[in-house]
Amino acid sequence: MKQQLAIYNTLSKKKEIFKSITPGFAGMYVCGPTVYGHAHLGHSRPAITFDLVYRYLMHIGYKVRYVRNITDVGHLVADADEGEDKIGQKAKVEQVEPMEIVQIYTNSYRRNMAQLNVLPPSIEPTATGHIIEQIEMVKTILEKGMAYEVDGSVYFDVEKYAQTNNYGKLSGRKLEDMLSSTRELEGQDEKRSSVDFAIWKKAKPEHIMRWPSPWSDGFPGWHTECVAMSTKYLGTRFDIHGGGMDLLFPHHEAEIAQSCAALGHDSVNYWMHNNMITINGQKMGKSLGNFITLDEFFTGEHPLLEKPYSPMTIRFFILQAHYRSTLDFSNEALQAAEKGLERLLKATASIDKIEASAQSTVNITSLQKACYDAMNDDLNSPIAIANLFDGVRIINSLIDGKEQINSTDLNTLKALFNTFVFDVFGLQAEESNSANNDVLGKVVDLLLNLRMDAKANKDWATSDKIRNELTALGFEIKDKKDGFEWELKG
RNA sequence: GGUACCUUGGCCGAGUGGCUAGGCACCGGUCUGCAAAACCGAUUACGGCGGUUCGAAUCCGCCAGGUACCUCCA
Repeated sequence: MKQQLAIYNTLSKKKEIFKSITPGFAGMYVCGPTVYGHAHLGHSRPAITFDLVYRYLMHIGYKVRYVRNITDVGHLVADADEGEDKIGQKAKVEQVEPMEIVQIYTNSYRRNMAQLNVLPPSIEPTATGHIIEQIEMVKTILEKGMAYEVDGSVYFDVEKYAQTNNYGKLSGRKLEDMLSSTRELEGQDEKRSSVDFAIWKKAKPEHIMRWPSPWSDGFPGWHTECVAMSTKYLGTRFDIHGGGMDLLFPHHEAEIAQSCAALGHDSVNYWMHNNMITINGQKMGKSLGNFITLDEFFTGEHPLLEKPYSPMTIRFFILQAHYRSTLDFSNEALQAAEKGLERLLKATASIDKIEASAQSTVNITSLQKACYDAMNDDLNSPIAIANLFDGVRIINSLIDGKEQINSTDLNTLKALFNTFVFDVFGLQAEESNSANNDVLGKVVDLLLNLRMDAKANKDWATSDKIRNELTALGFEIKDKKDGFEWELKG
């Protein structure tokens, strides 16, 4: 069943059989968030995508070290504000310490991830916690002659690097194209070439987040942190590096350049990139101002949202598309996901009601194989889910007595659903708030028993009144041959 | 302007040469006192034009529309 996993490597632009450096172990680094705002729907895509990778690798037997960083310093703001970083700017606006901003949004991010049932990574390093490592990396790159210092700032010398290395091999760009597309950028006078990037930036006097270094009091460039931290915790060669497609260039290209310059070789074997979530066909992003935060999804408090959507609905919505495809947000699509998820979870929960027969009229083995085949084909979760829905139909037919299953197949079916629904896809049943309240449950049972009596007396008015009122309160009433079932919905 | 990608039925979304994706919605049927749930069945597709092929949603060309990256970004 657990045959070979193939994953699409952005570097080679094709699917490759995954082979870890150390048999039985896998190292994975994923670019985490910059904590200067609440996480939005877009952030959930890589988190869930690589949570899926993490979970599936563990399921097929790997011991995985998963490193996902928190960027809490160093991104230059887009509009020419001359090197003040995003965290620093936000701090001044809100009149608090930069590290307070970092703490608030880091906490918020972790809370949202827990709600989405995204497993915490093995190590969650922060950029500010690894300034020394980054300074060491800058020193090494300078020693190798691939960087130069100008007035306290250090820049990576892309043109020199490109003489002996392929700068652009990940993103498919050509250096001459980049050089010819002249873009006048502010504050770039120090750079020898427009394609160079800062690996250490001298801080302006008003800049709060700053650290001493051999070159100036300043802060590290963004591209440096991921190289310093990934190689520190995963080694100078590791298996998987993930992130959003929007990070392909320049971020990941620059990572490769720095690691090749500092170490003399690539450090990543498999580059994986998730695609974007779009809203009205356009990328959902902080800089575009068209994003909806995860908290807003969970509460429904946003003009574009018709209703609240649970974390599991969001998770399932994302898993229903392949990670390398764009996924378009809409209320209709989310509500479809919500209902589909409910059907899947209900069927999963009802497997225990199935009783084994002597014979099987259903083919569970082929179902199981289809699920693994899909996942082994570059984590094709939508196909795997489609197969699970075939399983849902089988489960419901078994419960209706329209199909039969032997005990071996039944055990396989149970294991398959438990494995895929809960372990691999990380879905979980919504907590049905007060449904576990014993007293309430007994009252509902009492009412429904009264309704049974009314039905026996053909008192349809009373019977329907009880059902309709309970339905209006959010209960779902299911009539069975000899009784009833009910549940309280979200 | 440069580079890459995308365009599938009412909506979302798989699928890389022949074989039903799947979900949601809708319609018909079974079940039900009537419903709901569940099951069964039906319907609606591959942006346009041309080419390759016995055969193309799938390969090639052109056109139209859209998106992403090139600047912070998941």
